[in-house]
Amino acid sequence: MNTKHAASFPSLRQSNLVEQVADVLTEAIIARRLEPGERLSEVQLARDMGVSRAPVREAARLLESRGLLVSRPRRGFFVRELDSDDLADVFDLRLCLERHAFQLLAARFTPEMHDALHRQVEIMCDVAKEGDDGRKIEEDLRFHRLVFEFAGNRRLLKAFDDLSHELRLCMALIGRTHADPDSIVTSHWALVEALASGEADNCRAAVDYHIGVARDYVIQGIAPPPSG
Amino acid sequence: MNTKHAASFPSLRQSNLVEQVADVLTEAIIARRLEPGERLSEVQLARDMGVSRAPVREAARLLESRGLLVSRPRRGFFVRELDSDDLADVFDLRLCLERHAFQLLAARFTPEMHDALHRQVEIMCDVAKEGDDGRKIEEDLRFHRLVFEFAGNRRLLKAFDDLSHELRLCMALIGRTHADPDSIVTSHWALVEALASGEADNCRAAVDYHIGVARDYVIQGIAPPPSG
DNA sequence: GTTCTTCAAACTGTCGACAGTCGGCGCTCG
DNA sequence: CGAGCGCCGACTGTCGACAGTTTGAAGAAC
Repeated sequence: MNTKHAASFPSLRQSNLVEQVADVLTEAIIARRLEPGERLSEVQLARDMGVSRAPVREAARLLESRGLLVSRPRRGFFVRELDSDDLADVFDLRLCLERHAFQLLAARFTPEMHDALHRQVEIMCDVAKEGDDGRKIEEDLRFHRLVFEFAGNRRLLKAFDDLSHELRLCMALIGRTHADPDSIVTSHWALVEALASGEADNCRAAVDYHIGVARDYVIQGIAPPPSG
Repeated sequence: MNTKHAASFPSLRQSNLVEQVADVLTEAIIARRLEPGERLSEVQLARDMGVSRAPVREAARLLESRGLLVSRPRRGFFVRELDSDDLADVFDLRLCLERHAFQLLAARFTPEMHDALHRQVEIMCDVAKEGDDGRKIEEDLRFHRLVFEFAGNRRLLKAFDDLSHELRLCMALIGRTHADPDSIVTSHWALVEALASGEADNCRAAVDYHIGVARDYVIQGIAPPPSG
């Protein structure tokens, strides 16, 4: 992308500039209007967004900690590039975290949690019918985030939140995405059922299958099996 | 090779103020010269360190992402407070990550890795004899970091690095620390032996025991069993 | 004596500016 | 014709300053 993306960034003029800049940058990276490996100029971004360099710098640092940017000293920030090894690593860590979250959650599952996850699956189904890929990814991540919330370990939730930004990048990276409404429902409903069974082994098997499918889907970057 | 001498010249970078400020702040927090919950004034810190507010802000943001500070909008930064629930969460996540790292590593363990871990245990033993608590903690963390390095998943390593800052805080929180040289050696040697066996079950049991002991040690904050 | 109001001090969020540094381009030299 | 050197532009790292906000307390009202 060349440097004339002034039109791409809606003008922003309220407090929380850092967060707004971070959101705009994140969206631009996910939408691939900023190409992987592309160098970001602080002054240019500041000009384009109509703010000074300070909020841009802080937002960039934030995105660096989230793994969306990498910084090289004295050279500035670059859009993170993900190779296939990175994808494998991300999904391997995700598997590690989700196994644990599901194990924790299975031991403290309540009807209220069951209802909440049920509602979320319905939302995902509705969104899938609309066909907005971005929202599909968001609602999918929201389902899994709910699991981590309910699991009860705040530090584990934070680890997932950290990883989720890279996950979002991975999912968006394959361009068009995500399965039909039916497979999304069945895929996630299986997870809820495993939780409801209270059996740790059921949960682990369901999670391994679910994450494995998502990983293969992203890594192959083609086929249209169930969702992630 | 244009990079032939790179290794010969140890980090000559004097410049990076942000990193220096971050190091000073980190050390002060770990050493509890800054009390948990204490508010940090940017201007005051900048004055005390003889720099401007910009590097202080960036360093503070860095430490926030590491979980050593928390920021409240328009109120500034506060030293992170850890309650017993936080400790439990941290060690639960650590258990999750280390289980996975050991499982990965057991499947790719080489004699070179064995030697490296062996050497590290010897270093830890020497340091333990000296009695410097800070260095004991550092070398202990270095052992576990080696395991994550060898495990081969860079994203998993990053997750451990993120967590390690809070771990350091937890360990320093209990003030005096860490067992005698003998128990440190036997405790970590058991981990290496489990890795060498190549049996995933051995590894998991060894890790569960090792991390469990460390967790109980920190949470109780008193007893002098083996190390973490 | 207690509570609400008001006010000043301090602080954060943001900005524009300056200096040192890095990468690229042309020039010189072999 | 290729390689090394030095200059130029652009950019990052850092700084001091300004404005709006929060804090804490002094003072007024009850």
